[in-house]
Amino acid sequence: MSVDYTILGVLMETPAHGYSIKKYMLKNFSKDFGINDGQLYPALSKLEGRGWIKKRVVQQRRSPAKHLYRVTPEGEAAFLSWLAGEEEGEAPNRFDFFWKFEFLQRCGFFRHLEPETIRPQIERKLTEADRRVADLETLAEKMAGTGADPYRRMIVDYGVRYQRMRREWLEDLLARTSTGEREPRPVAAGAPVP
Amino acid sequence: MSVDYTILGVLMETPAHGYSIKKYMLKNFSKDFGINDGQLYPALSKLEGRGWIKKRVVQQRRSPAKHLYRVTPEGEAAFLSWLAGEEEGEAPNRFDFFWKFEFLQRCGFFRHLEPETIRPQIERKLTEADRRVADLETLAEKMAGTGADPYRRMIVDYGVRYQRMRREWLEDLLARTSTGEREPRPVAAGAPVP
DNA sequence: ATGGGCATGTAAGCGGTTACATGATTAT
DNA sequence: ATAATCATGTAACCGCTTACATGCCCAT
Repeated sequence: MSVDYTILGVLMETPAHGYSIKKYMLKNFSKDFGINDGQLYPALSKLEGRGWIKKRVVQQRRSPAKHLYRVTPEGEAAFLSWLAGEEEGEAPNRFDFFWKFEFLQRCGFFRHLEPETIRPQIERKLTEADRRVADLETLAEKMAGTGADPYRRMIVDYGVRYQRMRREWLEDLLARTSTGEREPRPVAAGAPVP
Repeated sequence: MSVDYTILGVLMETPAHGYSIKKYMLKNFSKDFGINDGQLYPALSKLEGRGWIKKRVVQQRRSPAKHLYRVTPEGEAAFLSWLAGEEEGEAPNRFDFFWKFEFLQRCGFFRHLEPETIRPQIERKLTEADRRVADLETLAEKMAGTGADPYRRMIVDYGVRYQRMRREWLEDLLARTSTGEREPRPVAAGAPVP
């Protein structure tokens, strides 16, 4: 759903074809924000089927023909309605962090493990978080330099805060695990649940 | 995948049947951490098919028969291997926040909108974040009182930090939007992308 | 009588990823 | 020679959600 609208949003700025939308995402939202081929082309067909975009095939001498899409008035209306948040359904009840960060699910059973087994795992995640913070900070600086759209800079800022938050949490978890009690792990094989 | 292992983890503590696993999740990880019926029962079949758990049907007088599962030695080995992070593949390149928080995708096109249209949206999200912070803080207090597993308390702590981080980001975004420039929105309908 | 709890499952669909399939041009 | 860029798409699969389907027991 939101991928569809993101594509529409790109097309709102200028007519484009699949491949150029992909490049646009990489350039304007940075690497790793790319769209999948397996999602991009079907999404374009779907949007066309709804009458939100229209195609024009442009033959080229030295490369395959490209399918240039532009947004129709209905498409523009749909896009603006989405953008204004009018499509928003009720927020789902399920928390959106637990099932989306596998490490948390593992963490729920860490009492089965010795601190020596847990610590290297946390350290690996910490390294990863560090790398992501650094990547996003670099990007944020670059965007500040080129005078990029402030809202898009805020997206990257969100990413920086997100990764920093994770980093700090992992450090706390590590601290607690290192200094943690060293009791024999109580893996209960109790009676069946009634 | 991780839902499967979470189920395995619950069964590691005590043999159980589908319905009781569901209740266990609600009680021990709190409401909204529940598992879907449409996911739970197929997952149990799958785990059984792999030989990681074994079923025993228990007839009852006053309620439907329940299928009591317990973990096999192979299942235990698989669980511990997952828990120790040995199954972990390479982290995906795509950032895990942008495509998972629809509001960010909309934010990327906010320059199409007037501040008056943006602000109420942000305020709605703020209210939601407030509610979630409050919910999770309540849960954290309750868990502190009942002496719950410290690792599980850390999961809730992660949630609190996550929602607080969002809250702060939304406040910054709101501040920037309120004091933002009020130029006529530049919605370019430029030349086609080459 | 109505609704909630106990207990099992299936079917359809959605959003997303990975891999496959093709093929010319251009830069190293 | 080889790899990268340009350019289009399809097929299979995975994880997850929603809705459907059944039926007995118990409390209000």
